[in-house]
Amino acid sequence: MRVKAARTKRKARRRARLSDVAAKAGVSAVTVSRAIRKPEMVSEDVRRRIDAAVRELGYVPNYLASALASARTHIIGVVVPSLTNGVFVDYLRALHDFFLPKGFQVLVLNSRYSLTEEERAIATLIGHHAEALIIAGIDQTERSRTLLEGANVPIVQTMEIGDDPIDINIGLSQHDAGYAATRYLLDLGHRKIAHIAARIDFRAKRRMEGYQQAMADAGIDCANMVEATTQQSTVQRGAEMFRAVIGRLPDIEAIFCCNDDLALGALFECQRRGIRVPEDLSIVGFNDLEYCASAYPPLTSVATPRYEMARQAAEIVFEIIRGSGQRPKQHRIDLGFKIVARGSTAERRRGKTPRPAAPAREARAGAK
Amino acid sequence: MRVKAARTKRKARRRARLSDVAAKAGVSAVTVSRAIRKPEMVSEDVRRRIDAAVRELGYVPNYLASALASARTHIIGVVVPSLTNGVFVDYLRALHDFFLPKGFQVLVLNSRYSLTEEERAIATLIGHHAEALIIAGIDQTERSRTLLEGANVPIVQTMEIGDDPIDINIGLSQHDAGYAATRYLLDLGHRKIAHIAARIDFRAKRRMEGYQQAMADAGIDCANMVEATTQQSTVQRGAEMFRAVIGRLPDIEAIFCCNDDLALGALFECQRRGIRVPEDLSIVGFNDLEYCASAYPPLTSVATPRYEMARQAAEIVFEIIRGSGQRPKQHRIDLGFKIVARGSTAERRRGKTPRPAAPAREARAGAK
DNA sequence: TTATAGGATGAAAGCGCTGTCAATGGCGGC
DNA sequence: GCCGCCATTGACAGCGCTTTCATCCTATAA
Repeated sequence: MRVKAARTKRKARRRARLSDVAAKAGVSAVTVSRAIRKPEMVSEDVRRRIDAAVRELGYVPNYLASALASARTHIIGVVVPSLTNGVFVDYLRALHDFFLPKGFQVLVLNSRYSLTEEERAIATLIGHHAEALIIAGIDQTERSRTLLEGANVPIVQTMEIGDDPIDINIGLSQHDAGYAATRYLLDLGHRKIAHIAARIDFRAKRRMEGYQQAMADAGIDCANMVEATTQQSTVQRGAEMFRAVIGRLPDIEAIFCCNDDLALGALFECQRRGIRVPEDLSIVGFNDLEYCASAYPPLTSVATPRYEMARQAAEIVFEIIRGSGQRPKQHRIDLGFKIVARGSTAERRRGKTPRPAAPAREARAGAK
Repeated sequence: MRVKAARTKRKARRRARLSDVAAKAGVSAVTVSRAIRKPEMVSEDVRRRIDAAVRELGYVPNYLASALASARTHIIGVVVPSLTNGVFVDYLRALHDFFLPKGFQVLVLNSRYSLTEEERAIATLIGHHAEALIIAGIDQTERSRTLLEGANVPIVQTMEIGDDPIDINIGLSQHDAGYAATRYLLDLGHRKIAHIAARIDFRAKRRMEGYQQAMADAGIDCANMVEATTQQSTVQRGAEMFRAVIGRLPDIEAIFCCNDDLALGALFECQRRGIRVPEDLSIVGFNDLEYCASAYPPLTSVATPRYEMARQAAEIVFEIIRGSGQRPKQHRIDLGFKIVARGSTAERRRGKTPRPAAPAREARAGAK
């Protein structure tokens, strides 16, 4: 009996709303609304009474009603293919750093590398009336594009630059980055350069194409030097794939990994097998995640401007939303990349003695 | 001129709404609403016409209006302190895996290990009328607790179990896990066991207290064996902190790291300095992230049931929301933890020859 | 044929808030 | 002493959808 009564009571306890606060403070609902949003428009005395009532009732504004009435959601919609991937950590951090202090919520949806889920995520965000959409990648389905074009809010495609942006596009050429990483190994004198790639998405694929192009340009047939899988990319998988490669091609001199996790797995596997890095084998990762610099030996990788990319996207979007600026003239921004040479790569041993790693070098792709 | 016209047009193009679709399909708005939500209630013919109109107009339902009118948001609010931390990857995956197929959106907010930001996140989620809140940790501010209690939706606190849950609590004893990890090293014969901890939050602190307790119980004074910082936890920091420890205490025999990233950093630093793991030093991490098994040597760690924890939280919450079940009798579920012994730990060397690693062992804390 | 059930559709009333405009009252200036 | 201005406050409509209840129509039974 008591339980039932308690539950009934619980159920009955309706959430306080604006009019409840107004009644308690002895003012009208509009005044409460103003006191909350623009306190300076309300007299000292009334404000105090309203504050007290709010606290007493535990009032939390109904965001839905507010957004519906004002046609402002203060939501920035973000779609990323993964939360696991260290890449998006910096990316999301930049967005949060920028938007939260400005009173915007960043609504992040994970498409898990699936175009269907991406479509769903986009529809969800549009349904929530996000004031801008920031999306990783340039490869959306037709339906996604249609939705985005009809959304009537600024859209930014990031991570990669393409020829046919929906609205604004800011990123880098994944193909060129893959090419440059491979070229870097070729320049060190290596010829037998393997490539491993997991979670083959569009970007990874284009990095791989860059690799293939570089190899072809160097006159090397790399057909059987590539190991790829659509499975999730993990350190463990890096080790596995490296085992597969080394089993097939015991004499490879270098390996370009599609991302740092794979590179780390490959490095561990080398340690396990007594393969010396970089003396016996050079390893290059991709993204330059935090741990690359700390590994032993430190991993050479391709640094991508993840934070900066998201920050610029945020800035552009914010200007448009604020309505102050016109849409930027430049709808396509190439932020380039940088090869960070570290101890995991070295020149090909020609004599007996290992050579030190090559000095740091940069490759920066300019905007078109 | 053309530009201006285009912009005006763009601005003027209002988003299609229910009544637009209705007009185009020659039915009433209610019918369209039904056709979208419960297609079986609408005749074949009408449904087809509506579908066509929806597609033609690129109609996306206004989620805000829908949620306001129906008092159902289909949002599950989630607060985690970090997206960087590998721990929450599995945790969030479990929540997505469970809720997305059921038509719920998982709204994740990051409190960045700040109680103030957590408060804000909670208020935001309540304002969005999330139908349930799942929060990492049991250490909320007074205001947060008040807000949560007033929200009138199921609340789950996770990751750690405490004595005074707000509603439902599902996790493990961080203190006991820290104790067990240390005890494990003690049982291997080690006495000089250091502890490093970064990003000292409540849970890390309680793991540390477990360590201190275990050391005290073993009659060892560990006052100067602890290295802690509130800075972010990274692999790099693990290396740094390990340097600090080894500089101060060159003769330590083992180290218990507050998480796997630090352990990995410590491992790399050992490799760099030629300290053999586990012959010269045993290393224990915490969480058993994916890469632990692949490292060289593989890292001993404390496995925490992150996925399972979130899954159970989701299940309980879902039952309550659906209204089918009563609230569960058991509001406090202890899922325990497991020590996963791997190659990075070994018995203390008593003679000259290193001994192999200890066999795997488990410690499972039962629910109270 | 008429009564009746049930499926399909529509009309009206909000959900809780904000934008807009009107009303009120106190104050200084002429 | 009267006017007009500004600072406060309130009334009302409506954001786009769903819920509820009423209506209409067809098919079936009596």
